[in-house]
Amino acid sequence: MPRRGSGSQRKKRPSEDETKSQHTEGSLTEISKGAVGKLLRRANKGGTSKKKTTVEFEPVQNGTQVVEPIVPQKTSEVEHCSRNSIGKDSADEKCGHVSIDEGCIDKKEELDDSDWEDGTVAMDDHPMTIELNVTPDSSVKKQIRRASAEDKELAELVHKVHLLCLLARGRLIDRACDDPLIQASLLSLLPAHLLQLSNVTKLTSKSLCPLISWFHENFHAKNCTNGEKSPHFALASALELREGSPEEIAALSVALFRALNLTARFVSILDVSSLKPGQSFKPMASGSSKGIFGTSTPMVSKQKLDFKSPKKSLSYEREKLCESSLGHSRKSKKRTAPSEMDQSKDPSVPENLNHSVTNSQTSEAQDNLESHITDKSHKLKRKGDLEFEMQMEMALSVTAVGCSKSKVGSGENTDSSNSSCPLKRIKRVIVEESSTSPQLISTAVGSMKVGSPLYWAEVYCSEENLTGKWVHMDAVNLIIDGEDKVEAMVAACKTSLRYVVAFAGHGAKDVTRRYCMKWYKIASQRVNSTWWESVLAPLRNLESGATGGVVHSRTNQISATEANMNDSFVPTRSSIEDVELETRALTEPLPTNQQAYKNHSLYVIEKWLTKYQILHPKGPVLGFCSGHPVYPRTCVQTVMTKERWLREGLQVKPNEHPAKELKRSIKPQKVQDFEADDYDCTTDSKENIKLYGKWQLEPLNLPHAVNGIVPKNERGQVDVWSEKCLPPGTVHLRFRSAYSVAKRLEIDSAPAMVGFEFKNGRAHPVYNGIVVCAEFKDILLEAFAEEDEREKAEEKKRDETEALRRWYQLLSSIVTRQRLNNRYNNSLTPEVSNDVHCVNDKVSNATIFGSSDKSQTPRHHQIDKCDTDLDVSVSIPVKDHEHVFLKEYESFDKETSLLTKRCQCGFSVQVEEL
DNA sequence: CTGCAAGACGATGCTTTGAGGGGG
DNA sequence: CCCCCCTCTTTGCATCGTCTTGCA
Repeated sequence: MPRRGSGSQRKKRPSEDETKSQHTEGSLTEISKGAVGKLLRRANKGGTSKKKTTVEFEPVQNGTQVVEPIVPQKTSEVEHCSRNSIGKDSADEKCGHVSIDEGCIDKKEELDDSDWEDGTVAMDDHPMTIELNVTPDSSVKKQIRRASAEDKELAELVHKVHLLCLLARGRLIDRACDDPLIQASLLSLLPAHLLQLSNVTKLTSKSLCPLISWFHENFHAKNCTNGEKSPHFALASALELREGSPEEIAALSVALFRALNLTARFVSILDVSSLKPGQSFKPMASGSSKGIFGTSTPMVSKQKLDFKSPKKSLSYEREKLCESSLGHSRKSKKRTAPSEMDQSKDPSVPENLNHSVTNSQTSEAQDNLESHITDKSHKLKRKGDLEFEMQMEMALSVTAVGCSKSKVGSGENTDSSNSSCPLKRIKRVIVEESSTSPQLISTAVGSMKVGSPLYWAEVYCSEENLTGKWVHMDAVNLIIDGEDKVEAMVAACKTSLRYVVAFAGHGAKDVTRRYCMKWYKIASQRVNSTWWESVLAPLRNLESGATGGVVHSRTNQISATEANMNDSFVPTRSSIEDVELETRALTEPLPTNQQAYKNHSLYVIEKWLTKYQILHPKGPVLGFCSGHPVYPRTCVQTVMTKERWLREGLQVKPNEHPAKELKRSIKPQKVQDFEADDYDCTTDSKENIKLYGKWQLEPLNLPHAVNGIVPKNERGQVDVWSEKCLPPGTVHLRFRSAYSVAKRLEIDSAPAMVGFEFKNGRAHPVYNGIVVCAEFKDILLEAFAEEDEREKAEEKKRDETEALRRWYQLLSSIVTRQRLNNRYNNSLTPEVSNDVHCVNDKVSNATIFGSSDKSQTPRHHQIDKCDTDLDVSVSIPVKDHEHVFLKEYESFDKETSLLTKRCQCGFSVQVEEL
């Protein structure tokens, strides 16, 4: 019986393949395309198995399905993506279901196994007809593909990069808000009575009401940006047109506040891609903002990323926008077509979409879209999928309409999308801007929520809250001091606010706490706080510097009193806010559902404690949740076994009872010989794991080493997890062969176990050196040094002997050869000599002059020489004579360092001393 | 329809202390 | 006979996170 996991493990393969293909792509462009493609696919796949199967499986009503060969697509990157993943997946799916008959669901495991082996069938050139008799339900139950570690890593990387991008964008917008020209223009538009606000010393949020109202009446948020350009231009044109994206409008409000010498920040929700893999990225701004291709999702389209190039003319940019949007809609259609968008089960969607989009440019995309949608109109789908699909469709259509420059169309879209709000409160707020003209598309996106508030301003009101306070000012939605409403509005748009960042003075500060009442809900969706704080640290300084007092280089305009006041707040404004945010963090209301306590940073209920956790002290009770007492998280203590604490250099105090006991449920295999009741007894009494808390501990008090004997554990060793674990009076010596040295000197020692290595399904202790009593340390080190020296000397000697042996061998062969030549082939001698030259041509440390009875001239043989110590008498046999080099015939030339050894027969060997 | 609780299940991480045979 | 080295083999449970299901 195969394990359940085996099937799902197989399912990992496509992602592995994708990754490989990405890694093997050379260029950065390809990699980034791959990453974006992957992200989109991830978004399209969605989180669940059901979705995946329903996405890619194509049931046909009559039970017969023609599987077309997958044709390479025209766009290269699309081809890259779709062939690698979607195409493959779908091929896989098709094959996987080929032979599933009704009622044969049990066989699916086996079929899974054949999935991948047969996966290439659909790639075949020949179309094939496959008889299918499948109920859609049968495909719904399998293929849970969990996110792997790699997926998680990727998602986190994308999340981080996205955060950085959005931070950077926020800073750009903030900088644009400082533009003197824009500020001056805004002031020039302002009615005279509102201008007096700049002289108000005691600012309250109420005093700003008329200003906000005026601004809201005169500046309207619309669905599209004013083309792709730098924030400065965007703001300028929004100012000119008196309308712009919510981002631009919010930024203009900030600029206006700053123009009036108010301390203001541009605040933005950073709507980043999910930190967790497998969750489709649903930008919040799809309603009143810019749709899915808006700037809140800069990763969607790479062309969109060019929006900051200020040099391009507006018309060119418009043109480009069209192209890119259209191109993108094609692309995204192709990428998403086989998956997310295909699963529409609502036939009204394509119709509506078709009606609403009349632009000829988009006809191709629409056709394809329609065909895809109608093809697969019978699948089960979750609500979230449907919504995402609608968002996508609306984004497509909006983009297309934007391209056609048909302002009517885009206006209608804006209004219609704004008109549908689930929350009545929000509806009331927004009802003025939405002209409530339900167009065709509005029914398609009827369930769409209104765009979430993404951008607003914060103004520092010195007269609020005794100490002064940052006040939320949403000019787009005409909400003043509505920080508690933001969360609900965002929640109504199906997204949580994870990062709210305030920008000022080219810096930024995370003010999420001000707007988030249910931190526990977003905590897990935020990036590792250490990383985030390190990113924000420099920006925070800039921000606090700017909002502290010396604001926006207009101090000369500030009246003396105000300047003084500002100055007095310089060091404290930021810290007061910090305290405020911190207070919010520590006074979060108790959640009402139990699960919220699972990883809550402040509160805990006993139910969610882990095996090694305990409440100590058990109180105070802060409240109750479904009958469970709620305790502060600070009461949670970690408990561990004695052995574990030992590693920390701590031991349990005497007479302490275990704070917690766990029943051991594992491996009674060794005691199987015991009788059953015996065995039960042992489990009851001995097998419990006894755990102790920190308060039951004292510093480790190991037995002292006495009389040179190392205290050892029951295994005759010392566990050296750290220096703290060493018995007093002992040292840990790590040098090589320490054990043998100690043994030789008969010094008591114990192997030092430093950890475990898990190998072959078993834990193996890892040893490193020995533990000995401290008094032997020096002796041992000395002995080791001696030993080491001796070993080295021995080694040297070994080498020398070996060298000699080789020398002897070499010389013997030379001489033998020489003799043979002399005897049988006198004429060839020079060549032979040359031969020898060649063979030994490397280093000329030694020269041998061989002169035997028949040879007239001495021959030079250059040979390798490893050693100089040739004072042992080397005997080289020549003919009937064995050379004997006697000491008395040696001569040594100090200048050339040549030692010449001679035999009585006249043969000589010259050796160079090194 | 929504939210909650409980359960199911995959992924992951922690667990953690040979034995026998052959050759020198 | 002793000692050293090599080679077997590749856990399994607890926890976490996520998803499903059922209920209010």
